[in-house]
Amino acid sequence: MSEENTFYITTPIYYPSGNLHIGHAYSTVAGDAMARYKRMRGYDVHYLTGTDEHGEKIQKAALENGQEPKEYLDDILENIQSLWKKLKITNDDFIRTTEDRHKVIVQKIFQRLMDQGDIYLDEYEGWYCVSCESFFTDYQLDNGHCPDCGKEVERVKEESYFFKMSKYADRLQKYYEDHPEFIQPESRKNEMLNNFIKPGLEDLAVSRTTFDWGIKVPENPKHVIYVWIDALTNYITALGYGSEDDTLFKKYWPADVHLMAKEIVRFHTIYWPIILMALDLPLPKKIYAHGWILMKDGKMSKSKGNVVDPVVLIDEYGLDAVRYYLLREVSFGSDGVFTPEGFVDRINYDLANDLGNLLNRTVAMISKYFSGETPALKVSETTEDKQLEEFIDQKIANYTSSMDEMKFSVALQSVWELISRTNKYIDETEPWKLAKDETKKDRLGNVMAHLAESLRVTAVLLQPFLTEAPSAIFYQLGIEKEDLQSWESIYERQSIPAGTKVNKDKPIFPRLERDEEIDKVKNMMTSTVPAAEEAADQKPEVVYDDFMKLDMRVAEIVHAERMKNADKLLQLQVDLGSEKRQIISGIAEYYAPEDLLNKKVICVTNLKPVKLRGELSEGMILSGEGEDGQLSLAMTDQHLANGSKVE
RNA sequence: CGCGGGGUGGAGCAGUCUGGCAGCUCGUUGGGCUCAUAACCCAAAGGUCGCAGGUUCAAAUCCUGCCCCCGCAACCA
Repeated sequence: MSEENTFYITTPIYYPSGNLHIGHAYSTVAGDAMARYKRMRGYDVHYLTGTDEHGEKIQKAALENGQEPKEYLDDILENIQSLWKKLKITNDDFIRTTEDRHKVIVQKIFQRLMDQGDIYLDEYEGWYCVSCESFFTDYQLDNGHCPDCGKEVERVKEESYFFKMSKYADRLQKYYEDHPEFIQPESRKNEMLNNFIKPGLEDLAVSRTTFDWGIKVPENPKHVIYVWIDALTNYITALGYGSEDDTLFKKYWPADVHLMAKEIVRFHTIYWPIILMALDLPLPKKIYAHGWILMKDGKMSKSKGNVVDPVVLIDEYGLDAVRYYLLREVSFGSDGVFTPEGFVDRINYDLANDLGNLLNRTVAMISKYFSGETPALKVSETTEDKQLEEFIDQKIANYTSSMDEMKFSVALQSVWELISRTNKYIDETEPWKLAKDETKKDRLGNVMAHLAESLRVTAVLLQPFLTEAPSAIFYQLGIEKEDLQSWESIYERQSIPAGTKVNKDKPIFPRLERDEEIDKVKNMMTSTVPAAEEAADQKPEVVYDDFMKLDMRVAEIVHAERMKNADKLLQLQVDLGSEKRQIISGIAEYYAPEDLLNKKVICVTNLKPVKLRGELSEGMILSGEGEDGQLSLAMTDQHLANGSKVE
């Protein structure tokens, strides 16, 4: 059982079948902010991240690169590690599922679950289509035929190990009820209950024989342990669970938070707790699912040219800007949209105008009026002082409760309320007027002291989020002693010694030229589809004979209607001159049936017919995709007769 | 009746769990200030909180029904 003041937080282990994007950075930065916050509060923190390195996709990706999986992984791992370094992630450990410390224990766990009867060997029985190399359930079949190609399917058995999920379903549901905080945000809990647990959990296939890049089942090495038991267990193997030295495990388990994006909550709130129950281990205290960083026109996708690479962003605008934006702009738990405008505006308004400028003007005044020596602070000399002091205390309290609930954007909002209140304090006290009256020198000094103090508290509160600005603020304020940068110190108002020398320096966040920078970010987003990627999208050269195998003809659409239960499909009858045919086409989102009547389109007529949603499609209509993702049919002039050959 | 998320001043969002003056950032308009990065501060305009019922002394918030948008799933020959 974990000790009182420990805090164990994890990110998912990422799947390195390609480079990571801003979504991964988001999870990991959020975890980092929490880890830093808890450390600041005096917790003994263990922050874990890592990579999930087995599976068919990795094997294939390596093969395509002409590499061994391990070789391939080492290359990608370097990128990932350097991204975390770049983001100044303070993880205490990094686990790779290909490490011995993990593999050995996973096998042990698997064996134990088998020994105690939770895992059993059985045959997965299903319908198999040889030409599609796919399995189907009864439900998926189309009148006893393959739903993809329409051919006969065979009854095939494949050996697999299964985990008895159903055995633990009741206990799991009870656990949810007894621990209402277990799944955050709560809407996810209902989703899990309604969709998976209440309808009944099916036993989970936990091994595969179709690929071999993975951890072998100890007794039966033709089976590879599938992702569930391999990946999820990283949270305990990284702590040395089941190994000779399990002191970390004893110290930190159960985890305080497993942090992740919303698409993998299911595995963490159903499979993982059940595995733990079977191992007779305590469950993590909280599963926190955050939302996605989306792009203006939906999900990130390279073809849309809306991918934003965190590295490029950091190189251009600095780490603090990126970390701040990620955790401030989006309400943690909901999806958020990345926009170049939002990004640039956040930097300007919050970081440059409010915070950076406050520091700059404060240091400038202390330099000008007191030769750079911060005067002593007298508590509550005037109403303004008292209000500011109280405001600081209040914002510290708001910040604390928000952070404890991982409401990062709300916590940051509290900090900015303090910054804003401090800017207002300058207006209220009008130091430039005090400076003109020598008899008010003392009063002016106290105002300066309050400004410095407010900034000092701000810097402390920002430490979990920003990696450079807090130390820059301390430096400019001349605060060197660590105990003036600590959490405890922010409750004390007279901590900056009189005469502390400020260091006037450049603005910590220079203001950006809005339009110019917005364009720059936009360009970054489109230019991240490099030529190599474009080329990868090109198909290999074909010879003339291959091309001539296609029979393409002009077809007139003589009838069109929407298909039932299919959002994207239109059912078309086309006239090919000599015959009429039915074609099913996925263009319902772009064309209304009535718009297509009597249009002449180009149709591939010798494509093998298939059934789509139960209807036969005998051909394919050519279309192209525009930059906006809109589909356009290739149409011809009316003077080509139906059935004319197209070459 | 496949699953889920959402609809709150011009834009983007918080607030909904636990009912109590409708809030934040940006934009707009007007004013103030000169310590500061053309920054900062104040004020004003602007909302029937998607629609319709219901519960309540009181509803953005709870209940019922409906409309619309967006993901996922199914599906793009």
